[in-house]
Amino acid sequence: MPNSEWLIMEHLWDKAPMTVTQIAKTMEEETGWTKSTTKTLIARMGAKGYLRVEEGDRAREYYPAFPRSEAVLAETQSFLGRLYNGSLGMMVNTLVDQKSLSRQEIKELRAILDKMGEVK
Amino acid sequence: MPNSEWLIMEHLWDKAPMTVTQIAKTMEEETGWTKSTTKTLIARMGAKGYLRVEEGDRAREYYPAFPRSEAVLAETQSFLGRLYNGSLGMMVNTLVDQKSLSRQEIKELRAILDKMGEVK
DNA sequence: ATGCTATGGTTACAAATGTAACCCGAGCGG
DNA sequence: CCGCTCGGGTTACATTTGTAACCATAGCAT
Repeated sequence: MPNSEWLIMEHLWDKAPMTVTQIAKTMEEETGWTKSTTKTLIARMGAKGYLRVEEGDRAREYYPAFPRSEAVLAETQSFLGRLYNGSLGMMVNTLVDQKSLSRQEIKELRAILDKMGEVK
Repeated sequence: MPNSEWLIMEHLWDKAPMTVTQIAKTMEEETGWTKSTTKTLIARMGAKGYLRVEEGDRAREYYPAFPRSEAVLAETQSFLGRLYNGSLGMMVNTLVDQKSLSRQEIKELRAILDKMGEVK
């Protein structure tokens, strides 16, 4: 999903339903896009099936057509596939080697895995 | 970096120096691209400064202008920023919640972190 | 009633990306 | 010598993405 569309999805996931005007206003503040730009993107996203629409009284209400978790998973898997041969381990390894993980982050990871372990 | 260019970089990182013909042959097998396509991409990549060129006897020899590790790190950080607010922890958490990590992979991660801990 | 604003629709246009043809010169294989 | 392949350059064209203007309608506010 292109970045511009992702930005809109984020807001929908957060506070759907939203009308065009609401989205446009938000996007204008966040990115400086004009209403036109936002409307174009919404149209494209609709065509791609990213959105569910409901005819509201005053204006249409837009909802994401799928949950964020699903989109995030797909993007993540495609990313891991492309750069790390699909392996999260390889990714973490790389980051560790590059020392681009803070001690803090490493602790965090360990905690996540430990929590995992408990549930088993 | 666009995907098509990334594919070429992967080969250069693996076995540079390579000539156009070598790259083209490899790409043709791997993706079905014609020589033209590969040459176009090489030209673009050259313009973007992705490549270092040496005038060989017979043909130019191409090298990546930066190491894979560097490119991977940049792409990874941009990806993490976009989807996970920059947090690897959040990413792993998500994958765990989605149960899209095998027991095997979790073990692997733990091992990586443990190895880390040793070195400190 | 009348203009302003929100809605929705259509069209535009540049840059990036994917994919490729065409052209020319040089050297290799016969 | 002569065609074929290789290397290198230039041009082309569709699709996707980023960004936006233009147009028409319907209701709200004065």
